[in-house]
Amino acid sequence: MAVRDLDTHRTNRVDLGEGGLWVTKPLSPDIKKSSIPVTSDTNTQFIQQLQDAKDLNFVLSSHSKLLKSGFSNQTFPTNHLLNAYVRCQNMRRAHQLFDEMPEPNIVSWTSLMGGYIAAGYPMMALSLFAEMPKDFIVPNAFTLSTAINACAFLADVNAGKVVHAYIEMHGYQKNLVVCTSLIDMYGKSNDLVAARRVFDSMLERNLVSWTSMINGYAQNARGYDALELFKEFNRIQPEPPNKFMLACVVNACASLGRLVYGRATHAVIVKGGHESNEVVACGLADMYAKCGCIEFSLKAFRSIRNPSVVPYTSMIVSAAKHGLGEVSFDLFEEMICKGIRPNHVTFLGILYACSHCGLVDKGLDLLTWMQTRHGVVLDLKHHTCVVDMLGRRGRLDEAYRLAKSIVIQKCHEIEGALLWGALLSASRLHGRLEIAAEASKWLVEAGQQVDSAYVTLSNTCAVAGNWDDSQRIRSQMKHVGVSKEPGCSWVEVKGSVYVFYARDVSSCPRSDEVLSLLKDLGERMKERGYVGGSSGSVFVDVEDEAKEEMVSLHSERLALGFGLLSIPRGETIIIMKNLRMCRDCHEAFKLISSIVERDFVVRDVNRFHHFRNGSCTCRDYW
DNA sequence: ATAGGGTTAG
Repeated sequence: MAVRDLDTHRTNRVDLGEGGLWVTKPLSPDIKKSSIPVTSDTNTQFIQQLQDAKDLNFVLSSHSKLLKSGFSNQTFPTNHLLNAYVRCQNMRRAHQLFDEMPEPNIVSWTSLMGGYIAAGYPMMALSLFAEMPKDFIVPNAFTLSTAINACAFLADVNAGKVVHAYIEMHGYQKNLVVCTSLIDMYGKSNDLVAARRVFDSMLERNLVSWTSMINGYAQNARGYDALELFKEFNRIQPEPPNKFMLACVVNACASLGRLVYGRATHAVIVKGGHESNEVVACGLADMYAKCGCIEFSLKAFRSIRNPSVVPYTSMIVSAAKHGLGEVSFDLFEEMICKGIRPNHVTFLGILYACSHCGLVDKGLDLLTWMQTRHGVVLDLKHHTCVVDMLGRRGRLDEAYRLAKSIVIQKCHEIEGALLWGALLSASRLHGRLEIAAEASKWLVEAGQQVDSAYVTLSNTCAVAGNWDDSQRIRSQMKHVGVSKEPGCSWVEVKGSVYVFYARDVSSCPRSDEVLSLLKDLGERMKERGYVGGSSGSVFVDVEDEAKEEMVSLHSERLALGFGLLSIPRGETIIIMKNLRMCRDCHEAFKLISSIVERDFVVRDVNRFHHFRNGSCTCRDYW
């Protein structure tokens, strides 16, 4: 599955504004006549002024000056004007100017490509690149790294390989920047072998190339490789890491859920004086939250002077994950008061908060409000959140109706699988077999999450007491050759990671204690008013269960994102995913830590790279 | 004159 979010790059945007890109309109009427004539003496001055111009009005008046000066057919000054339009992100005018140039050169082409990427239209950059040979324009290193950058935004490894081949053929494979773009592109296309091959082939490297490679690992859920490379960087390179690199390293720690590494990185950040950087601090807040330390997370967030929409959104989600819905809503209100405009991710975050705090109606109100007041166009991901929100609370019919009403295109099946997957888990949670069957059918047909679709359907049958079907589905899995990775959970105690498998009896020597604690926690939850759901645990006692996903049928806990508690007989263990840190879990942690320290062997944690948003938990008092 | 790296959901 693609780790990266492509939507943020607006790859599918076709609306180019102002009547469309290809509709050329005469620009002259908009350009004010200037009384100051431009002579060849003032040409240099003209260029100097344009070099850092970001104001469109200034650029427009410069344009009219250029027209009057009679130099408008010259490539050099016109390229400066073109760049100024690009800097203003006015691609319509930039492209118009480009079209009017008698002799655009490689710089004109490259600038225009770069502008399109910055404006969110990487496809346009690639079409320009493809058109260049027709005009007998030969790409240079600047053009090639720009083209690779467009492929990176699209995560289009095939296009990237074509450009890569050109690079090799024309001897640009020694160029530092070109290589760095290649590493970035392969990393974002999830081809780490190719990325590493480029990295290893480089004769010289700088901070940017190291960062690109480290980030390649971090973005592909290979946190340990990222940290390993960071260590190597520190060993080999004399210069200290900068904020870019450290932001990537913190991200790697977050994805591993390994507090010890996160804290060590935090120390490096403080030492280097990068703590005040917003992106770094936001990464730290995210890391602490994912490592289970919401207090530190909030502290890191509060250290940001004027948080932008990204840290606010991040913190809203983190608080919600820890069950602090009120904090999420307070943060949301706070950002609105400060005049910070929520974006589409913020709305996902706030829906996520409603979903995980059981506030369905509030979530639905917000949904209407965001459409009417903020003009947000709902996309697949928002709908997935809503399906999840309704489903968790048992409003399965509404969730189902919504899911059915959404048309999922072939190219969005990965995202679509999240929607149907959410519906499937909700069906299992509430024992809605017929919906579970349809959802898993969708997933199997789309070829998405097939293994868990089977297992979840089988478990739904078990919840409904339909043991025969449950078994039948398992046999079917064997028959069609589908198997699932063993479900596991892990916890970090004093810097070591302990891994627990579902139904791995040998790994829980004190299961009686654990089970009685779980039962006790369940009781206390009920006392707090969490109703519904069977509080008993149900298992499918088949041989392969050890390889199955964790089954947890403490449904209310699941429903509230409270943390999975898992399976007895095989007598398990504790899952601390999304646990509410602030309440009873303290006690659970203590027990677990005493058990693991005395009786457990550290497992091979490297196997668990692929758990991207590790929810392993740890506190300092351990 | 034009090129490369970082944070947020599921």
